[in-house]
Amino acid sequence: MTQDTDVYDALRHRLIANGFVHGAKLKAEHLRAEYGCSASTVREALFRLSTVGLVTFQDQRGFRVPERSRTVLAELTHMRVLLEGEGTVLSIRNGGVAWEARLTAAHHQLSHIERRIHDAEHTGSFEDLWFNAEREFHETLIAACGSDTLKALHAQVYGRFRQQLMVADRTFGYISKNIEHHQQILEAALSGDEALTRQKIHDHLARHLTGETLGD
Amino acid sequence: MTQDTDVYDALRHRLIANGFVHGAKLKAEHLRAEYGCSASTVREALFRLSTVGLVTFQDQRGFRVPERSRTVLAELTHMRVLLEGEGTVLSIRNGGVAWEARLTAAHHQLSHIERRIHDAEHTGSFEDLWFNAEREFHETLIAACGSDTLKALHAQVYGRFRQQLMVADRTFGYISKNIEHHQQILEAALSGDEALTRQKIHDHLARHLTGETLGD
DNA sequence: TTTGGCAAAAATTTCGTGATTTTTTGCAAT
DNA sequence: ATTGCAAAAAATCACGAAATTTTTGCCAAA
Repeated sequence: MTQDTDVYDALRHRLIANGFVHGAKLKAEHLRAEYGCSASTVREALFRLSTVGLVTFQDQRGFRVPERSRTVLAELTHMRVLLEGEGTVLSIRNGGVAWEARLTAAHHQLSHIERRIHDAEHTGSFEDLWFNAEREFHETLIAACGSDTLKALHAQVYGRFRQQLMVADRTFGYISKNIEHHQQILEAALSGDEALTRQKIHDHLARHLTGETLGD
Repeated sequence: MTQDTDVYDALRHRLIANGFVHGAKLKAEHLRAEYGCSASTVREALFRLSTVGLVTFQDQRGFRVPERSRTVLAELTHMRVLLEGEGTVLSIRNGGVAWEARLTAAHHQLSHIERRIHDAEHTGSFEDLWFNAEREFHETLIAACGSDTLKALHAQVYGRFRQQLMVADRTFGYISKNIEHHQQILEAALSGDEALTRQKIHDHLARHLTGETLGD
């Protein structure tokens, strides 16, 4: 693996995990130290990240972490509903028992973590765990859709969605709702009811379609 | 505008317009002459193009023009149907008369060119004209959807779709069908029938969903 | 106090280079 | 003729330096 790809992945992960202040300037010269490489290498990685919307680029003005915007979040949510709905329906048709098993496993893992967060006082230590489990569950939904293109597109949208999401969303309040939602999506998918599954995915994400949750 | 962005756009346009042999190696050192810049600049542009799927990248092995694949074409078509369908329906709801006028204009221009191609013997000289008019029409369909995210995603998919498309597709045989299809999409959209519009967009692209047209 | 211009400082962009890796070429042995 | 291997050629990669552009700081004029 080249140095460049390493930096790309590291930066991508950090951007998605909200490891930067929104709107902050991303100076290659400054980041080089953190990733142990030259400024050019960082610059190249940032350039690539800009093509998928994870950083903004302005000519002669360098790179920035995108600002939060309820509009953008709503648009990304809309795309998630569309892509995840379509992908899941295809998975239902093509996935077979193997997919159902995998989905059940992913849900089991996720709900376990979500329950622990729900009960715990300090949610901080579970963040990374929950982050990965939630991503895994939603990726598994579309895993058997049979289209790498759809999966890649979804990954792109999902990454930006996460980046736009506010921190409060992962901490408390919504967790009980989330547990219920994920449960219903799982049940709908296993029942094979395509319309219901689409509906449940929509319901799960619906509150982001309005932008009312922007406050941290 | 920076040099780098120029090269990016120039390469992007050429890739989408099938200006390279599929599978050909893209050597930065060789391309630098054509675009009057250094190899590093070309490399940077190629790297960015690889993140949107317009060129493939292999570690330590450089860049290539993606091979044609009926599978990929079918997947991209599927995404076009999904995104264009959704975007057009939103345009119908939000676009108003201004959008209808714009769409009518785009269609008028496109059908004019398509009729000329249909009658002409040498289609070559119209290729660029048709290329732009067709893109304009399909972009206009979703222009009033109100979501920049959807439009950007569609542009990405549309570009790769074009790249995957075979040359024969633009020359003859399908032109008469195309004229009819575009007409029906226009009429459905103007009538405000959302389901019918989705159907007509699907029908227009349906033959690419199977991959049977792969032969040049 | 505000405005405008100018110069210094900082940041960004481009390019060539050397080290590393892959690919091709040439040749001998089977 | 074919295979294997080593040497040569070519390409890729990360880097830092030079050139260009933007931003900042300062001072004079209104």
